[in-house]
Amino acid sequence: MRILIIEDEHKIANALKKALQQENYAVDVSYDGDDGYAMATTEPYDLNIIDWMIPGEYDGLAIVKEMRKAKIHTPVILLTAKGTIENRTKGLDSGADDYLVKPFALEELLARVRALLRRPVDVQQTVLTAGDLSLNTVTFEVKRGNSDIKLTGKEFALLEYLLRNQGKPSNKDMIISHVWDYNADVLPNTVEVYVKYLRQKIDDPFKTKLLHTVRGFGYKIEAE
Amino acid sequence: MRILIIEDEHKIANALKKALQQENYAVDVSYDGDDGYAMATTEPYDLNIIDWMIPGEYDGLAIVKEMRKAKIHTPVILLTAKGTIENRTKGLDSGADDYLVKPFALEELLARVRALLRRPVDVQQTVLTAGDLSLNTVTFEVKRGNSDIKLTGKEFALLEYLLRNQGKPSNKDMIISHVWDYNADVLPNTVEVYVKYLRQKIDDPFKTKLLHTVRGFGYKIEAE
DNA sequence: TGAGATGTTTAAGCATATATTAAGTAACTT
DNA sequence: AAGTTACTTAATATATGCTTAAACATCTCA
Repeated sequence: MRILIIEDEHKIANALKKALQQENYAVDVSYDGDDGYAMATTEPYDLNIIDWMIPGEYDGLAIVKEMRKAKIHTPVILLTAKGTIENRTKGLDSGADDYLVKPFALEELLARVRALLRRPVDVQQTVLTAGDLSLNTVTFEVKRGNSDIKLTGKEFALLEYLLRNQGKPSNKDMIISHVWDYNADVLPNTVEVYVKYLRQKIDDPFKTKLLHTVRGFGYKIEAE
Repeated sequence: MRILIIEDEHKIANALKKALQQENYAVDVSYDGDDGYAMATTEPYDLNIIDWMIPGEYDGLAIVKEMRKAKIHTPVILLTAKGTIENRTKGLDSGADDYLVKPFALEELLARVRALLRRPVDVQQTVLTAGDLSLNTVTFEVKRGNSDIKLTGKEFALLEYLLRNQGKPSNKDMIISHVWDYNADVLPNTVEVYVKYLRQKIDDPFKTKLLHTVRGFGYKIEAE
C-alpha cells in the first residue's frame, strides 16, 4: 500500500511518515504544493494525506479538486488547523473523503487510514487482554477479572497503547508521540504521572502486577 | 454488496459514500450523468442511488428509463430536491423503486437501502428496548413501563440512534452525522442540549437512569 | 559509598468537557 | 396573521481531567 503525504510542516510530515511506515505502508512525502500536485497526479497511490494550508501555487484543496477533475479517485484525507464548521463542509465538498482537524492524535489518523483502505476488520482486535485484564475498544470498558475499572480518556489511550505493544517496553518519547497529539509538548514526567494513575486503578487493588517499569527503556504491560 | 451513487454535488455524494462504506457496502461514485449512465449499464451493482438533477446528457430520470429499457432491473433510489407530489409519481413511474426528498437524514437513506437489499429482517428491529424503555420505529411510540412518552422528531431520532448502539458510547460527531441531515452544520452543544431534553423525558421521572455520560467518549444508553 | 541519573509521588492551577438556562429563529397550525 | 411547537445557539456554571513543578525515593556506576 502506497501513501503520499503532502505537508509543509516537516515535523508533522515526518511524524506521520514514521507512524505509517511502522504499520508497513510505503510512504512518500512532499513538502510543497506544486511538487505534491505533480506526484499525486502522476504516481499511483492508494491514499493521499494532504494539508490544506501549504505553500506553492496549489493549496491542499486545489490539489484535491484538480485530482478529481482528472478522474483520479484515490481516497484523500485532508488536514487542517482548528477551523470553522464552514471549513469542514468546504473540505468535503472539494472531493476529499475524510477530514481531520489539527492537532490530532496519531492513533486517530491511523484509524481513518485503516478505514479508508478497508483493512480487513479482524486485523484490528476490539478486545485487548493481558492476564485477567481486558480492554474493549468499542465500548471503552476496562475490566480486571469481574471488576469494572473506570479510566479517563488519556489513561485509556495509554493502556490501549501499552496493550497493543504488550511485552515490549515503550519509552516515554514513543508513548508521547502515540498517545498525545503529534505536536503536543508534553514533558516525560507527564507520562510518569499517568503511569501512576493507571497503576492506581489497574494494579494497586490486585495482587499480581501487570504494568512494569523497565528502567532505562520504558514501561510495558506483561502478564506472567 | 456493490452500490453506485450518481450525484454531482460532491458534498452529498461523499457523505453518502462514507456512510454506506461504514455499513460495509462497496461504493462507487460518479459525479455526472454520462459517466454514471455508462457505469450503471456496464458494471454489475446491487443498488443505484441516483440524483434526479445532474449535469450531462442524461438526467437521473433518463438513466433509470434507459436502464429499464435495457432490462437492467437493479433497484434504484432516486434523490431529488424538495419537490411536488407530481414529481414523486413521475419518479416512481420511471421505474425507480424508491424516492427520497432532500435534505434527508442519513439514517433514513440507510433504512431504505437496507429495505431494498432485503437485509435479513432481524437486522432491522422495529421495537428497540433497554430495560423498561421501548421505542417503536413504526408507530413512533415511546414508553417507559406503562407510561407513554412524547418525543419530538429530533429527540426520537437521537434516542433511536443511541438504542441501536446500546452499551457503546457515541461521541458528538458521530451523533451529529447520524441524527442530523447530511449537510447540517450543528454545534456539539446542540447534542448536549438534546441529551438534556431526552433525559428530562425518559430519565428524570424515573428512578433508574438509562442515558449515561461517558466523559471523554460520548453518551450511551444502558440498562444495568 | 555517594553523586548523578532515573523513576515516583503529591498537590495545585489551568484547561476542557459537559450541564444548564434562556432567548432567538424557523416551521407549522389554526 | 397570531400563536404554538420545535430547533438551534449563546452565555454561563460546574465538574472533571490534564499538566506541571517540586520534593522524595531508588538505582547505577565510578
